[in-house]
Amino acid sequence: MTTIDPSLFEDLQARGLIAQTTGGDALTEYLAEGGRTLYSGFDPTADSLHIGHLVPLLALKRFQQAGHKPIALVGGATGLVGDPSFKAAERKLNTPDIVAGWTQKLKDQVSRFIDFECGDNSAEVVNNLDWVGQMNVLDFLRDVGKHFSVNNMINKESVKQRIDREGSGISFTEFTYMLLQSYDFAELYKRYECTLQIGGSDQWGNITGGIDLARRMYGGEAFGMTLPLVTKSDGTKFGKTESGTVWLDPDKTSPYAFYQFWLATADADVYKFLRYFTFLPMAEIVEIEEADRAGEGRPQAQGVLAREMTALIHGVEGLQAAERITDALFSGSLDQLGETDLMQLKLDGLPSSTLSRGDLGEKPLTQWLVDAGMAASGKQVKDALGRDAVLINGEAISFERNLDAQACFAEELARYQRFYIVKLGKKKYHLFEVL
RNA sequence: GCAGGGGUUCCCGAGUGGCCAAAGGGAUCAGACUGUAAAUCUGACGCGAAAGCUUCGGUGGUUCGAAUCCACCCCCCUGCACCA
Repeated sequence: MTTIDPSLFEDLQARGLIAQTTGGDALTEYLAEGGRTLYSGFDPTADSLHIGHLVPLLALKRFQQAGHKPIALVGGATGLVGDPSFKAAERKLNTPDIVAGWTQKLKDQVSRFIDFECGDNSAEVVNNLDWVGQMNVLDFLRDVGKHFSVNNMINKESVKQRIDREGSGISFTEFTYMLLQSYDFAELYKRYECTLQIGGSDQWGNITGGIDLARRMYGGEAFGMTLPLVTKSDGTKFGKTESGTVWLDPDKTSPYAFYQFWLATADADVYKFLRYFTFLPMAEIVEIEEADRAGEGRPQAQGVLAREMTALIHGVEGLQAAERITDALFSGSLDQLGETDLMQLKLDGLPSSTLSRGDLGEKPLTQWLVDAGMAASGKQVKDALGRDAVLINGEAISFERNLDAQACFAEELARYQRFYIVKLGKKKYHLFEVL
């Protein structure tokens, strides 16, 4: 028997991780009484999860640590349809084979966060295509559709803007999404006695739909709980950087970039993020917060957050790699880097490219940097050049030298005859190896 | 199918024959200030180092000149019709 941690709910509450629940106190008691089975769904809308998915994913882990059995559902079926909840416009459908590929990737990713070998409350990963894919239309309409009232569905807040707003609309396909997700819950209730679904607060409508359906189809009592949508104090979208979404896949977002993302968290958000994302005990987080408030200068919270998150997602090795690069680049000791250090930085995920010395004359510096992905356009590089914001191995490059890339990457400037660390702006680094 | 309204640069959204690479806002990037924060200020923001080149759903026209006018086509929205 696994032991149940009765303080789970309290902890979640203290972390601000509970947006809404059904059942009120009944749910708290229900969870405290014994090991329960819960699930959260992840639709394959890309080939990787991103940090926006972390809150529900880590919540599954929190429940598991407290003794409950988590099920991660990957939406091989729902991903084919598209969730309209709070989306401004209809989405493009992806082909079944693409979605199938993504489903597999997400399954692998999700699996790394929950424990599959811990006895009674071992995790499960399921794919809703396994049951939805078999179903025929008439069964669906008769067994599932009959339990839903269109009148209620169109009144859901999550689809309201699609219904009300001039210039938008919703297809029957997306409108039906809620039925599929509800059916998932009912099915998991039947198969695993899964009685709790968690998800982002945008999922409230879909979750309550599932609770109702489980009751109507099987007479079961089920619960729902939503987690807050992560917002930033400045109103911009969480999880995006200049280079795009922050993915969990290290091939899409390197551990270094991942680490840097968390390190750049605004003061106004950092303590909230420590609560939301890390497994540090609440007491410790409060301590950090108080220490920062009392101390002068730069707070320590961002560093803690970055280390915790990078270790959690990319393991200790990923964290070490990220820290190696960060130390090398930001502690002002570029000169101290040896040849092997430079090569290691490349392996660690510092963005890098290899150029051929003979080709350098072909393009101006701006173009080389754009090609390397350091800037979106030559204009941006030009702007930086004019402000002495482009450094090659520590030396500022003036605008006039732009045309002569040969001279910018002169041999006598090279480290170990071939390495150049180019810095654009305050934070963007790129390692060029010129052979 | 018919009628009406739309499709503008990342997003929102002005522009209805030249002064338009296209207002304004947001986002983003860079600089100053800082702590690899925030706020604020400054600059950039279709592509190009530049000369210049390419854009306003698509194609073809009218015109010295089109995002703006015309024709056809594609797509979206609303209503009506069809389904009855």
